[in-house]
Amino acid sequence: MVSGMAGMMSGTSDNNFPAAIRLGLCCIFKNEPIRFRSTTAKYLRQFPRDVQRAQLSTICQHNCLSLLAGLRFVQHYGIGAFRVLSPFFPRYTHPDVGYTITDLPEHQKILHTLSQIKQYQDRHDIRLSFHPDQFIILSSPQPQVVANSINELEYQGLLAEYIGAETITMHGGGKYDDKESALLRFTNNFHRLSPRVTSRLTLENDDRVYTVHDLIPICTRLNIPLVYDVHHHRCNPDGLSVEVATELALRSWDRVGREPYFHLSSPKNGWQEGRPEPHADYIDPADFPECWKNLRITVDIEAKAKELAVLALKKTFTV
DNA sequence: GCATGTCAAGTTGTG
DNA sequence: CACAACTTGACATGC
Repeated sequence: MVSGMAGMMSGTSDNNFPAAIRLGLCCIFKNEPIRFRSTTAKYLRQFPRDVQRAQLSTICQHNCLSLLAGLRFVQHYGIGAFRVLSPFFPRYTHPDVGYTITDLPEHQKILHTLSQIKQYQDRHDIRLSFHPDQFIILSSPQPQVVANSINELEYQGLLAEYIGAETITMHGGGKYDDKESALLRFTNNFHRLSPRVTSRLTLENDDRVYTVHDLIPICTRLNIPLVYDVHHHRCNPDGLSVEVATELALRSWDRVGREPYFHLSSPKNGWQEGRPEPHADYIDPADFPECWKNLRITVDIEAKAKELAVLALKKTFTV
């Protein structure tokens, strides 16, 4: 036990950023020399199967070690959450060059590193999440799009289980002229997912189509939480205030007894001119909602300067 | 070495 | 009607 005074004076905790707020870093690092590798199907296709698998094996193990290094970094700097990039195991579900972990020559080493990651995140209470990209859509009228999306979600669910990741956050998808029937398709397809995925799945309001107002009913019906992205809400308003949207999101997490996840970013070109959607390098502290400051929540920071932006925001709240 | 074009995938809105 | 934008970068290729 450290005394209050000693705690305040010591190392990395010497700021008054709201203690209950956990900041999260998304996917990659800017300055820190931690890199994730990837590859393309086109490149892999020129090699025979066994060569492909050797290359993929090297990349997967490299990425596992990078994630472990990344977790040590965030732990050291008091960053409490990390979002894992989607191509962590690149092309895993690709129809031509896809694979399973046991296909990889170094799979025993890889499984070992995955379990080290899980152990580390558990010991240091670092929240891990996945955020499938824009092609992953459960509301599409095209069966093939949905089938591909389910495969990809199952892949992320599997990895999430291996590394102890808690959430897989996705968007509502397209509108297709009728949000209501689109969300009905989402609901039907949700029930095709394994418990490994459904227990982790969350919905996030996006900057073009689905708002908090649109998603709250389906979140309630499916008993899944809503990840509230306040930047998207400001880009794509729905008549709800930030305070009310925050309250609705909190309730959805409370219902499942988990710490809420919110997203924050600042517009690259300001709120006045041009499109506000592109993300800025850093977070303008003025964009941090006042009503979040006394909550026990996780806030993922979506900013191009990555770890520098997270640390700068922490510092803003210092003294 | 460094600049450039390309990379699995869907959808919407802009010009 | 084509194309950029989306969480964006990483990589192979060619100069």
